[in-house]
Amino acid sequence: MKSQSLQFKPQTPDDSAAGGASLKRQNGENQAVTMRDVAKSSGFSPATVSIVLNNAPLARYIAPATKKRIEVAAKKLGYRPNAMARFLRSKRSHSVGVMFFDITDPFCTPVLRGIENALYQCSYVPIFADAHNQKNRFERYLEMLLEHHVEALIVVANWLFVDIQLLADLSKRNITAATIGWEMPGDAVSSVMVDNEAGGRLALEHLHQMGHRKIAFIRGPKMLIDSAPRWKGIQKFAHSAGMTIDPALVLQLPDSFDPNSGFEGGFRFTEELLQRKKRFTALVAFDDLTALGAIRALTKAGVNVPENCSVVGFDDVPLSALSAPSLTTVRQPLEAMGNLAVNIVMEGVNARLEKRDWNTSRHKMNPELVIRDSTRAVALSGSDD
Amino acid sequence: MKSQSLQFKPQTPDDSAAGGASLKRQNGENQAVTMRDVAKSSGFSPATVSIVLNNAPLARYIAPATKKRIEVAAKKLGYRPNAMARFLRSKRSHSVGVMFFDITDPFCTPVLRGIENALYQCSYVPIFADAHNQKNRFERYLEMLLEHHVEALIVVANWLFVDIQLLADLSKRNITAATIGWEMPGDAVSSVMVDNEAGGRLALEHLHQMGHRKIAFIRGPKMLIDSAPRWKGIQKFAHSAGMTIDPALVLQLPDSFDPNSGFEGGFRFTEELLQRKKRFTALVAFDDLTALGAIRALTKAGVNVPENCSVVGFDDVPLSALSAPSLTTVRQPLEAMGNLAVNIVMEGVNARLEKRDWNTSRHKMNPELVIRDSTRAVALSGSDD
DNA sequence: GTTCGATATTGAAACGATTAAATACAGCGA
DNA sequence: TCGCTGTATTTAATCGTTTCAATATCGAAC
Repeated sequence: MKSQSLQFKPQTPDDSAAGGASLKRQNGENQAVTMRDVAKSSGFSPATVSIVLNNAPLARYIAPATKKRIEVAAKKLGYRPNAMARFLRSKRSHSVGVMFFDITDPFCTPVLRGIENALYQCSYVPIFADAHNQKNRFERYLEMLLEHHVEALIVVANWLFVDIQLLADLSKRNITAATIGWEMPGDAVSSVMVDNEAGGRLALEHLHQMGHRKIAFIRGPKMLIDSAPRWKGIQKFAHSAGMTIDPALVLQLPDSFDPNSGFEGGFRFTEELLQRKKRFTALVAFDDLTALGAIRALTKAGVNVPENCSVVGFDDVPLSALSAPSLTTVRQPLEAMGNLAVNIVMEGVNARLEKRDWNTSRHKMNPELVIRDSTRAVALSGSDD
Repeated sequence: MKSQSLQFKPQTPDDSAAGGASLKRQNGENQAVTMRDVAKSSGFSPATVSIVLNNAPLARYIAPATKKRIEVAAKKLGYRPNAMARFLRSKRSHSVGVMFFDITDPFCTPVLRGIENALYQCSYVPIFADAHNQKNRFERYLEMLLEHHVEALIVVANWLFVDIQLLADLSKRNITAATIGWEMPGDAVSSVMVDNEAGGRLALEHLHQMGHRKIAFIRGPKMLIDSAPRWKGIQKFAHSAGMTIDPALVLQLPDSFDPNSGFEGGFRFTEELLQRKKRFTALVAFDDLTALGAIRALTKAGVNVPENCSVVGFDDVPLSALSAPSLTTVRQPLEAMGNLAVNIVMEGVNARLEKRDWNTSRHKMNPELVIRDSTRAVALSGSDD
């Protein structure tokens, strides 16, 4: 009974001239429907189907009726082009490699969102890679991405150690690439960064406006590209405002590969600062995690934030809005940065496609001060030694 | 001069019988090196190269010397197999679709890490998709993933609305799939969940042991699959411990698509609870974000956490450890869940490959209580009315 | 001196699309 | 009638692999 109902299918309107292939399709019941099927079903050749469905240049000459019939057939069969086969011929994989240096860094999530969203608009898929801060993992992933023939590569790296190999490999295969939060030496790779110097200035300017003069600083690790310009912005503003920075109130985080070590570092270094018995009414942390660690240490020592000490972070990672107290911070437009990186590499991809010339570019986006609850005007109550 | 040095390349040890193809390669300088190149260079046929490099069954018969020569040649030329061409023949794309319902939910990052890590072990790449909680986006991505012929699909969904279409599409194309944080009706899709009921029990048990008896609850939205079992676990424990739950101290979050609305909801509903003037010494929140919102509201109202009120969350998202006070919570082994999901679908992929039978499965992982600073034994100071 | 079973290697046909070049047929002016 | 241009469609090569089936060599066994 059952086998009978399998043999005599109720409806086979199109596969009338069914050969072995068609039989197989009946058995398998899960075979993908191919362009050949659409061709057969619509009564045209695969070439015509391809031309119509891709709206290729030659589609100008295809009769409207033909187009309609093919489109209808494709829809009815549920035809989906095979991206691999298409790639093999056309060299377009419709995928982009997206490499993070450590996705557990809260900095990354909004960037990922921005990248994903922009790629989605172009019908590109992101191939996700996370280097876990390990060089060999980075290289292995690079290998895998090249095998998958991504059309472009976006590297999100706040920690560094990308070596020249990356550059060489990419230009050899001429894959357009962009970095976010990090710049390569030379001009082979585009980059998107925040204007760190402006950001440093914003942070200090804010505290200065609030009347703070005795300010502690926890600087970023030397190996982070962001550290130096942020500090420079701070120094420049201090100079222009006639402030002096007390070296006894300045500490610098050690180099480390763990992005979440910022919290731990902020905590420990703030305790260290407190032990020095030098008064300060505000603290500028290298980034938000450091700031949160600092707040933890201050609170533990009985110094309330913001009543007794203001704290400013940097980045505006998502949790900064949720912390208690919520964090005043210098915002990086992370999602927009992801977006921009996609636009950049897409421009490159299209340029190569149309054999246009195209130059890499470096972008510095404007940071923005976000004032929340961790900063307050300095207390007027005299006790300022 | 320059063109001369291009014409007479210093070293061409292998491409001796160079035809037009080889010339093109010299010009292009960026042409991918193909298997044919390796074959030519090593002096064997492409077939042999393929067999050796993939360690295919027939490799048993290949002479060790041959293997070595081919491997050396491949390495020297920097040969990388073309994943697309390979797929076209072998039907193996070495990629897995990873669909999130909203990557900005902090719940997702550790899951993503777990998935990525497990896939990396198998040399599979994840194709990342984020539905932004939108059904049509989900469907469009599904389409794209199918075009790219992912071998499996992992869906991370704490919010629901996956319809039957997913199931149909997948089984039609027989792609093995697994969900994390959500179960499909029927048995077409495997799932990995935390044991929510056990988790609810853990939370209440902890507070009970600390002496709390007047406890407020903020339940999860009805449409979340997690809500009901967590509440059931709470009720069961209350019953077994002889506690009574005061309905006036129970609120339920409204349905919403924004995962970060939990914070807002926790804040508002805690204010609502405080206005009711019913004393409570502890609060169980649906999840960590809700708990953080609750803490914010309590603190704002002058109720210190944990001195005057303990708060327990659920999930143990990364920021729970960093919040002030750090959050006592019921931990979901998120990374392990991602890992497990990969193992499940890989098992399915291999089963189909070897034409073995294979059944979908449902997993409930054990939650774990993480005690931090937001809970404390109930104050003994008499004022417990 | 065939036949056989291993061992070692290769030829050639897929896989499912794209696309340059070819074909077929109008209509039309010379 | 011929050639030309434009429209409409198809043929066939190609992309870079994988893999089935075929070939070749060589002792060993009958």
